[in-house]
Amino acid sequence: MPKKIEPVPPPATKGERTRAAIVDAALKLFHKHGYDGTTMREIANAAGVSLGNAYYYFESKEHLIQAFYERTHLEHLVACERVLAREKKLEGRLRGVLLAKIDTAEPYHRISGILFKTAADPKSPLNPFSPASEPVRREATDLMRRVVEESSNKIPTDLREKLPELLWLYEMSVILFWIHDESKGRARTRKLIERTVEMLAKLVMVAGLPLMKPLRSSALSLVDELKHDALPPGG
Amino acid sequence: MPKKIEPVPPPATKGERTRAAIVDAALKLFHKHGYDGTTMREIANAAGVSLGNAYYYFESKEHLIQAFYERTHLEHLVACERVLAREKKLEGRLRGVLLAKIDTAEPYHRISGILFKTAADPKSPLNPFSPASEPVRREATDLMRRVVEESSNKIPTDLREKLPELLWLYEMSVILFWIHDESKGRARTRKLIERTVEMLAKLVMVAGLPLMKPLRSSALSLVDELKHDALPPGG
DNA sequence: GTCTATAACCGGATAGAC
DNA sequence: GTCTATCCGGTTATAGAC
Repeated sequence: MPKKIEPVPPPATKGERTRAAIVDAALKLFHKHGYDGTTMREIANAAGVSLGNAYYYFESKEHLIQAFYERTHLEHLVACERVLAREKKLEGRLRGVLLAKIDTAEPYHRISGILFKTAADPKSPLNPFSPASEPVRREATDLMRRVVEESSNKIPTDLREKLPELLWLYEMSVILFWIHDESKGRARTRKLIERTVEMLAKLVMVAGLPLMKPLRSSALSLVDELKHDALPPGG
Repeated sequence: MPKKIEPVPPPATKGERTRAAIVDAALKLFHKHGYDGTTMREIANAAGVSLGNAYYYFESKEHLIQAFYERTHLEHLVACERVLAREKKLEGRLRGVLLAKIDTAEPYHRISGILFKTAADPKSPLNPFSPASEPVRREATDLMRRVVEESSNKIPTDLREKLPELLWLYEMSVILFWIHDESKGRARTRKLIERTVEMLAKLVMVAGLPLMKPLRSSALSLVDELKHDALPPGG
């Protein structure tokens, strides 16, 4: 189950090589001894650089996490291409994207706990709701937009517009669950995905019924309002 | 907006007094300089004990947070009594309980970020899903059980049974939102509560319709299954 | 100006004496 | 139960090499 962690391919300038060496060393050590069980001194050592040098490239130990995050996101995107090419209905697309997420992230399950720990701190730039995370958030919702927009389902347009963001929130919840999931093969998370995706698909269909219109509108307008005054003009 | 933090009343044995002094000092300092801005040495100092002694009473700095958590929970319970005596319908009861939560927690808003930070760590005993948190979780769901069971609404019995746990999850989400809310008077959280409570009430009513039966059942059985194999026999 | 290294500093945590 | 002394590791200051 724990796949190997592959060193990333092409170094370029000297600096880039050093940087990559540090990330590789860090990921390997994190994998072996966990985040707290790995010291910056060990990472520097394994990468063949001095402690101070490691800090030249990475502001802090936590910033090494961001590097790991970028890697998994890329791997996820790649894995999603096949899924999105294959699946045409919302349910299949969503299920595939989520399963791809937990599969590509599997080698990093241990580390991910720490990621979420720091990510949950409102002050941390790694926090997914922070302005600093805008690019990452954008990429993730863009993926969900593809899940929705190219799907063949009939979805009320007002809902269709907001769905990518709502699905991103849903994805975050699934990940949170996954982090706490110690079951064999992440069976519990798989079950959660299977069943909630099914329910969401049903829900989206039901949401189109005339009866549901008021509930749907108030839900969607709430999302709008909250998003609108989330960040004052400049943030 | 930032109310005073009251020292807790009655000391008893010497140990209890020392313990209380440490908690009081910690809460005051956290409030003034934030969690990271406060050192254990300062806390010990302010409490008039040595550093080592502080660690005799509290395993770690994080464990001081649990003390704070217990305090706010008690204050919340007290505030809820009036609400539950007054409100008879689900919507009013739920709204009142949530507003009481963010009002009583207001003086601790700054610290709460850290609470959630550690809470998101699967390894932390402070994590609300951990076995160690069972008592706290129990108390919180019990409160929600009162919200539901003594409410005058008609609710399908299968849903009524699971609702307390679901509402607890909902409460956690609201708190997560609140932690990130820097708006004046926590206006955004208030809006979120107002609108989602309204929607939930509608949803609970709609859930009783024959049309919704399959969706409702699959949702409820999922909750059951996931809860069931959450903890293997001994955990 | 880009990169690297050494030597501190600081604060959370622990050991062990009283 | 309380203290003092110490460890350990993240982080910073700073000096210098390429």
